[in-house]
Amino acid sequence: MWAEIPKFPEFSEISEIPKISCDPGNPEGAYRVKNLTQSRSEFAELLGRTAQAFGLTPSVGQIYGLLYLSAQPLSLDEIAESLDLSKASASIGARQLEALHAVQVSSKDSDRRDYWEARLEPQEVLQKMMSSVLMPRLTNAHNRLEGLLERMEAEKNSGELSGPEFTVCQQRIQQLITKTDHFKTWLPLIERLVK
Amino acid sequence: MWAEIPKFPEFSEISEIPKISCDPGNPEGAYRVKNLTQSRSEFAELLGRTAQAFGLTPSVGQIYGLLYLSAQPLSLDEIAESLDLSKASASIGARQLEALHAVQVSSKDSDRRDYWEARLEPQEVLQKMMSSVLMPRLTNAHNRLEGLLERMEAEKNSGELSGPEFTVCQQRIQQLITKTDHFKTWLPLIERLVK
DNA sequence: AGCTGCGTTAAGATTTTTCTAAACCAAATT
DNA sequence: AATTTGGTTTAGAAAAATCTTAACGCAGCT
Repeated sequence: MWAEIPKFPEFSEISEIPKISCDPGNPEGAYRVKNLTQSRSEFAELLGRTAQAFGLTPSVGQIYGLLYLSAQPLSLDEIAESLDLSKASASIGARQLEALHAVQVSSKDSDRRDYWEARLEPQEVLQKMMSSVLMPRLTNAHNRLEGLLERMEAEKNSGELSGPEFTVCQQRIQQLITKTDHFKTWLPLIERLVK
Repeated sequence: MWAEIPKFPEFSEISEIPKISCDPGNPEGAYRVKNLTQSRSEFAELLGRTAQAFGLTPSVGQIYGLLYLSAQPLSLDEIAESLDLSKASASIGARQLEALHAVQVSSKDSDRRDYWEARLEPQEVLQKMMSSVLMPRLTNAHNRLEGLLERMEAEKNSGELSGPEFTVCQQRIQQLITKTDHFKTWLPLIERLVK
């Protein structure tokens, strides 16, 4: 009414992938990494933000970014050093990426260290995330909605929920269940398209 | 090597939509809402978690959930009261939902209050999010990657980056740009499928 | 003009997430 | 057997996100 265009910080900058803050003595976060050229560290930072958009932690994205632009596989210590992360974070992040099929570990005979290397098909990572994250969640949502319907019926019978209100709720939840199922049907096709 | 199946809490429970914690005196978060039947508050809670998965705040999802199962439009105070939120959060959340075309405001002549009502086509919300969030981000990513390529060339020329390494980086970033563009092409189609 | 009630804004508190330091375990080496 | 080294786990620190309190501005009413 009185503000023509209400300001919502999240939406005004929505095309910006969310920022990773950095220590105050070093305002340009991108440059805090050691050992890397500026553009490489920028890339890692970009992937860090992108990872957040997918519900992963920034460090996971940074690690993938580092490996993606690395000509050779890197050890945990090299990863931690390059990105200025603790070894613990590097380890956890790398293992998560492995679970997503985004990276590969290998070991040299001469060396006890693990060496990490990016898989170069990010589409497959996306696909993996869809099938291993999105799909189970949809199933879970479906089940919870079904359960909800039952409990609502009970509430109607006990009088907590009036008849007309129950009808509204029932219809709408049913609609949601239907849509969820549709989406589950389309998902595999979308996976292929993305690829 | 030594741990057959490494445990990653995030992945073992990945089908569970992330929890919203609640105050310790009241371990079952779902029941902390006032004024609502159990199943309705559960639904709001479910949508709260879902919102988080989309990068929105829980309160935004809860508000949408509340309105979605409400037979009449609700005022800000009713929203805040029902979900046990501050009026400020209710206001901000409702406006965000409006920006996403997920809800509608209206006002009665007799009453200065705004009344909020869910739009019942959640697919359109999804579509709106894709076009207003995903698409700009893809464009943004494309631009940053292009810029990166240029700066890398500079780094090669200044000797910071060796020839072979530059080649690897260039190829891989180029591949990423191509994929990004592909995805931008497919996105409108996917939007339709989802609908 | 002064009140009142509604929605918004801004600063700061709270909660949640993410990361780190340090202890720990297993294998390889001495 | 003791030591070293690489990776993992865990408890708690640090950072980021979300929410709340309180102040504000505007409109309609008395």
